[in-house]
Amino acid sequence: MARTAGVSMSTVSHVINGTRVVEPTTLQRVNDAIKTTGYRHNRLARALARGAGTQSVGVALSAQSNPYLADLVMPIEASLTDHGSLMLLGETHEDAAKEYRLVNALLDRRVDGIILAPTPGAGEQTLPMLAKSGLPVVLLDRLVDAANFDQVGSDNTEPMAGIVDHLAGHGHTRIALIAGIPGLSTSGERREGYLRGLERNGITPIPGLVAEGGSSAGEAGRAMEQLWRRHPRPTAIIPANNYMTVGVLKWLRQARISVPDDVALAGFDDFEWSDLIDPPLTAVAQNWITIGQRAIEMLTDRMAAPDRPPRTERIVASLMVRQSCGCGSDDVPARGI
Amino acid sequence: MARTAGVSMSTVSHVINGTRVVEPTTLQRVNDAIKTTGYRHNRLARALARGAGTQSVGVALSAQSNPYLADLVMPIEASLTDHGSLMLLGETHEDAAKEYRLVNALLDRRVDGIILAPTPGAGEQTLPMLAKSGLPVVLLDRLVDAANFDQVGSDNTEPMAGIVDHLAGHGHTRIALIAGIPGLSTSGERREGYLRGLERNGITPIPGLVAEGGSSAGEAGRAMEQLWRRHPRPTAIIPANNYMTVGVLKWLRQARISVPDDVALAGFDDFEWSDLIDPPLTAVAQNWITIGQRAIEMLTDRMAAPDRPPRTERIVASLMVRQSCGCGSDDVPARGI
DNA sequence: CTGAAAGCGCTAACAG
DNA sequence: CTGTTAGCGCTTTCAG
Repeated sequence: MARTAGVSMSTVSHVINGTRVVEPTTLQRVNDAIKTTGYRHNRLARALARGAGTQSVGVALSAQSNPYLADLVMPIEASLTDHGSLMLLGETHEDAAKEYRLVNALLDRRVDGIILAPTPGAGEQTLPMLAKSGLPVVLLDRLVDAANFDQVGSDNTEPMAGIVDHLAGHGHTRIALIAGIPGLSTSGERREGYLRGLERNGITPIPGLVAEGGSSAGEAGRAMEQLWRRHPRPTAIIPANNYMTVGVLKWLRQARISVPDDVALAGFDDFEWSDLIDPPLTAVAQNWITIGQRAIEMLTDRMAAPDRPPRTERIVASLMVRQSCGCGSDDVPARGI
Repeated sequence: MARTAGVSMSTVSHVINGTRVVEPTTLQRVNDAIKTTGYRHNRLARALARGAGTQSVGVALSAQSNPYLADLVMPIEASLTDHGSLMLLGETHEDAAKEYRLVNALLDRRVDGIILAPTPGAGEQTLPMLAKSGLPVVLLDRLVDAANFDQVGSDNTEPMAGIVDHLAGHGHTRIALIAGIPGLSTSGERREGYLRGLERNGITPIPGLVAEGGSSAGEAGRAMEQLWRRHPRPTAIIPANNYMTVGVLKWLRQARISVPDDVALAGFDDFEWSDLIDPPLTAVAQNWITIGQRAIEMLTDRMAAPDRPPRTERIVASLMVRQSCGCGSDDVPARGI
């Protein structure tokens, strides 16, 4: 290819990278040769020669626990594309071993950075490995304690307390929680928010009103069934996430229990169809777009300044009040929490 | 690293790849050295040296037109991981130029194959480039005519005709279609299915009952509004996809028009919440999981046999009958079409 | 059973 | 303004 242009490969390299001045006619010849030979630049070889990155970042998360992950992943992809990078997307399946393998694969492929929604067991192997790899990393969604990492996720506690506030405002005192996957920081924080909400509304927590929803809609439905057998019954239900909401709603419907007449419902995770559901769902909307954008901003920040102390950012989530909680109004964000 | 083990890099390479017999003690020393030095294999260098692939495939599609893309993308990711590969995911934004840039970026990174949901303009640059790249490619979802490519997507025509059949069975004759983005093969096929359905039910098509839904829920709502002003009105509506359905439903709701009492509704794209919507949605469910799996199977097939003639596969989609069409029953797949 | 050496496709001094 | 040359980190004959 360099020879069909009658120049050295060095010159070719320079015209491709625009990295030094080339006489117009030479430039022309090179460009022509590129067309005719169908030459295609090999970025791998470049990365190797430059000892530089591959213009790609790894994203590892669990779609399983994040059904509308397009909201989260696509902003990340978009920001990356703007910077000329590509996204290597992998699924952890909420399993520490798979996560470890995945992150290894990412590291071996010399990604420039990693964005990870850690599994419950990430602290064992994955996080330590990541730490000593020295690669820019930002943790997503599920935040972690021993934080020598940059992190960004929703504030979970206060919005959950806000749900309790709202339900208590409707006069409910027997408020049940259907918790998410145990071990996830998000689950813990939401549980904590639930307790905080009860406390500040002067409601004594009843252990029997906290159910483990497991990790699927089916399990959540069964948990709901248990709850409904309690005596006295809960008058309001808080599903801790999307899947729990689906499960609860389906069980309620087949049991012909009416929402919000027989039981009120307000939980985590809003989505486009929320107000078309029967009844329109009151739910906390997480700001996925912002979370995704901040993630890659924090990543590029860290690339620029590798040893600035790590930061943790909480992104505001807001309660979308509709009818499942017992309200009559339409789409009104209650308050930024 | 090779020196801390006291062996040649050649040997190191061989123990890593298990590519020749090594004396146990040497092997031990190498493995130890790997641990202590924190050595990490560079797959880029390997790919370069081997002149082989990078164990990664590129996936290019538009999430925008595919809101529940997790269903499609995650099966692909899963199959890939099983084969030790990783997925480079990029978004075309339904824009031929962006798509072209993206596919170029993928090619430059020496992916082993590409899975593409082509934009309407893909035939201009992207497809030709892909063709002469000689890389294994499978086209997804939107199928293309000049097919020297492997392709896999839903059958769109017959299921759409099936919707018309069903609606006609309820006695409807003024059946409106809110079409999807023009230029996409899926939109065209669905339109065709609509016509076929009318014809075989002895209904004369009325041009005024076919509206362009544009590409967003908002536009679809406005299209619905136009339709509602017609005289006489349509008695049944077919939104050609997810977004159209959201838009139509939202407009109908704010206009206090009842489904299915005032107007029946049945369209394309089912999802997990369909039976929790008010009213439960009758919709055609595409089999995304199968489509995703077949895509990577076809890709690996092609890698094995580069010049087998290309195949096009249509995956069955089935009508999930619920209440928005006027039926009373629960989740019953009507028939595989 | 193991090492030396050439080379994958590119970049980056360093001359000219 | 352009070419020569020495690698980048690995794999792979080819000799020992």
